[in-house]
Amino acid sequence: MPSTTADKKITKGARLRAQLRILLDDEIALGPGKADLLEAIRETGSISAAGKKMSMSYRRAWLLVDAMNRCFKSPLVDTAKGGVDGGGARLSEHGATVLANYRAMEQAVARITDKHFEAIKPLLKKNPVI
Amino acid sequence: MPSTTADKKITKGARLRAQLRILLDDEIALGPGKADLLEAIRETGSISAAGKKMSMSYRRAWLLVDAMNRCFKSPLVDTAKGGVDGGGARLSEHGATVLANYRAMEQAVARITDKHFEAIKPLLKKNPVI
DNA sequence: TCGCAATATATCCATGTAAATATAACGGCG
DNA sequence: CGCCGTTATATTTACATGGATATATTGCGA
Repeated sequence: MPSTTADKKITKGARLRAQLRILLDDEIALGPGKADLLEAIRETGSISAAGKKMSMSYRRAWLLVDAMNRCFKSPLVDTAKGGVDGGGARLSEHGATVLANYRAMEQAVARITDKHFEAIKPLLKKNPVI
Repeated sequence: MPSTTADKKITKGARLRAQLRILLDDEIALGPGKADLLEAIRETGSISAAGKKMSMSYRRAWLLVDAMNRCFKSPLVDTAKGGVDGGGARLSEHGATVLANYRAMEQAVARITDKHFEAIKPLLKKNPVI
């Protein structure tokens, strides 16, 4: 998929990004990308479709799921292979709980940072960056 | 500096990491590493010494300073070349203000996430990870 | 029993990031 | 002037991350 404008992340203006990661030893148990993937799995019903939706390779999507499942007490994603439709993946009850907690924390953080960022934003350059 | 135990970031147990980044267009104006670098510059009086202290290359430290200075209304770091001691770098008044705001925001976020993490931690596996 | 679609897993390879290295330029002072 | 240590900048090299690719496995239904 070629494109004239580099399709990286052409976002403009001043903004704040808060990233929350839950770590277990040296492994990222849950972070922004994994949380989005959990939602995509809930919506699509499979790791491969969720990966496509997020335009990542199946390999990568599977590795993320594997890491999550290994880090938490019980799997966040239940998988099945074979069967009429080849199998699939579902967000487990435990996974839904973890995801909800993570999203709630994100929102609480956003409320705080939004206020603080109002004070910082005027210190940034307005127009020309590069 | 060889080492038997890979000197990556051997931290253990369950914990939460909150990273706050101030973005201007596609550039990171300020983030965790840049904030630490600002403090190291304040303490050491030079980019090169600050880089050493944080065990990063001078090139990398300089690039970070350059990005910060380009993103904010006025430079966070004032530099001087030449002179008796070759020059140096100082945290500007504007830089001190920005850094203080960033640290305050970090602390406010930490207070929030600490509470939320107490609810999430028991959902994680305790002992065996790998 | 075969085919399908998805999980599960290994191997190879491209690419971007940062380190390593090199070199100017600068400006006080002895 | 010539020496320092630092800023400033370009160029090359090493490496880790993830993509591409391939293959085995599973289980239901036609």
